[in-house]
Amino acid sequence: MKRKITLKHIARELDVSISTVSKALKNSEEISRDTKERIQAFAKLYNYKPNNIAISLKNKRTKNIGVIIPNIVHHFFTTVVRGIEKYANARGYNVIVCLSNESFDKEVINMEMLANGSIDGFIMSLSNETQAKNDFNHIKEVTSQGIPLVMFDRVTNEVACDKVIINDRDSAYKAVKKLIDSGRKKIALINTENLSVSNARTEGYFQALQDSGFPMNENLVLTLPFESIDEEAIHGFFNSTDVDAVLCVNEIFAIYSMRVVQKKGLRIPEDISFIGFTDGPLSKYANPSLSSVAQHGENMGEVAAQMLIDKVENEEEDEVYRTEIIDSTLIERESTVN
Amino acid sequence: MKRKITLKHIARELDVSISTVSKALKNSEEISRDTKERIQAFAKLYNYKPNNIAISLKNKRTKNIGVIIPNIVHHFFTTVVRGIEKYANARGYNVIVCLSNESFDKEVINMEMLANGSIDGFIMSLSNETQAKNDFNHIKEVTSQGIPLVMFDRVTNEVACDKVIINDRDSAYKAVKKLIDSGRKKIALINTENLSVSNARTEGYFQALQDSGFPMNENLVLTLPFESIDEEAIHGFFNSTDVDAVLCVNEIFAIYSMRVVQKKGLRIPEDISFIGFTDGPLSKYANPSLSSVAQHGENMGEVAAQMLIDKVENEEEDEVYRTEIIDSTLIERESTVN
DNA sequence: GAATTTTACGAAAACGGTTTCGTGTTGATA
DNA sequence: TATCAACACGAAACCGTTTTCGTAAAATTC
Repeated sequence: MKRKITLKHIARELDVSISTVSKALKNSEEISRDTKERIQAFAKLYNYKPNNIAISLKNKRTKNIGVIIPNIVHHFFTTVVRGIEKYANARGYNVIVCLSNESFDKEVINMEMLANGSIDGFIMSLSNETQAKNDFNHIKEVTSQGIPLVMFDRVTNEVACDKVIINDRDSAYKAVKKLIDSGRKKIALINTENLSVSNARTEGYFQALQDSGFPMNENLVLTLPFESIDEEAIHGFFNSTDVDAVLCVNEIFAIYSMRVVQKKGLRIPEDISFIGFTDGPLSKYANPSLSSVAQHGENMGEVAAQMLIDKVENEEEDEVYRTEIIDSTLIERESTVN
Repeated sequence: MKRKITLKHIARELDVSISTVSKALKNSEEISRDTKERIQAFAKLYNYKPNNIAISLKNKRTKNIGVIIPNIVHHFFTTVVRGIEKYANARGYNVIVCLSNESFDKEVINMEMLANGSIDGFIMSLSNETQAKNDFNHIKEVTSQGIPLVMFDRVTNEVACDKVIINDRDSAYKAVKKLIDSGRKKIALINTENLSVSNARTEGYFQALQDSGFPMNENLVLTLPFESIDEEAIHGFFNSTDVDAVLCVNEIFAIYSMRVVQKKGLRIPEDISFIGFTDGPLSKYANPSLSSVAQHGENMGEVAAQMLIDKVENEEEDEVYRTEIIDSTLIERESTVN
């Protein structure tokens, strides 16, 4: 087993000082041609690579960015991670991924763990529990230490930092408008509790109805527990409510609802049409395929990474925070058009 | 902005030496009760947390593990990452995720980047390109430096290290047997090139046919390019080949094929039945739902993480490498039974 | 040939911890 | 009262780099 070689080894071997080796490998003008060549040849031969940890300690820069997401088995979040990774790597950064698993406690633990020198900055999306609890002290703690932070998708106004979101309110508004324009009259919403994005989408839904002179009917809204499927509730809803279009705040609710109404004998989209959020594989491969609001997660990740790294590498800490809004796109498929 | 406090700050403030502070915070017997209490109280007040980087440098242990996967927008790989993360976190490790994006070069770059001190060990699954190229020098380089490595799912015999896999050959064998037992006569296979797992599944497929006295018909096998859908090829295949069951080496091929045959007017499973690999959301929510070989990725991740951390923390480097085989399960759904 | 500049390198501090070893002070023992 | 162990703490080395500064020797200038 060949152990990693260090500057010290090279110095001893070639009978020069450590500083000379360091400078020679950086091609410093201070060192003579001869010596540089000797040292560089030796280093190459033994495949010398500087130790990242030592460099991090010296520079107080790790070239790592911490990413904390609620769930990794989730299409949207993975697309964001991919975007982050892509951009970060191109700028020489590694990505440390931590999962909160929608848990407040784990979010706290992960942040504290990483905040002690492991990373240069954070990119995160809030856990469901954190949003429900409305407690952001762990995050404020981090920002108050001067560690740059970018929040995406699930964000909060309580924390002053850069943010990247889609305009959920507007996206829902446009989706509902689309349904109205295509002649739908009884448009339902299936949403979920305690999630900033779901709330914004709900607002957009109501606003669109109101602007088109539709009555605001609370009975047309089904609120389900967080990302789990309450089959009874869905069956009950469609049995008791007369509906000709449905907007769902995620894919799963939409896919499942489509199956329920299909089993009732309704035709999609003739009798009832569906639009979901998060344009993932389910939407694309569903039968019928599901029209969906694409959130362009990869783009979101790239933008977030860029904002973060720019902050990290920018010495002067201007206390101006930006919120970038990523355009969403309504992808129309068989569930709304034939 | 409150900067991070260090031992030096505490020492200066309390007029003791750095060593005393260090020992006091570790509750060393060497330090008097009084002094310990003073120091601990002060440290708590200012929320002192040791700097991970400094500790890593001193201990030559980072408590990070590097995970390299070909793609993160991929259900199976995310379940594995979740398992790794879960186990690693419980043992105090962070997970650094790097994506090869199925590219040999990026795999090399990522490994070299992490190998210079950033991590204590690797968990990886080979990129498609690496498997096609059959070049594993970057991996051998890492292991020869004594960095522990665990490979999962897409592995190779060329590298001596711990491995975690499912028995792909056997899983395919059992799936085909199941189809035969249910009376299917013309069983097709849709597979892909240059992928260790696909090859193993193909072997299992042929073995099962052979063991049941079925003819080996190459025309029943459709080989598609790597994880992209060649629509023409699929249409052509089902138009020219008479088939009553299909085994696919992934979900996407199966879902797409189901739509093709449905459009031809065939009923699933009455006229033709399907079994896929990788039991992801598509299988569950497809219409009809798809029977699939579950690979239990999360479990795989946990096992891989355990093997790795055990190696990392075990000083004496025994050159014995194990290969753990994770059981797969055939999940039966509407595409095979009614 | 003396003074000055350039060249080429080394010593040492610094990053933030841990740990070994040495030592002054105290109290107990003979 | 001299001896010794226990106690409580500090100095310093070390992990692997980078970087500033100092300085002999060589080269240049006048």
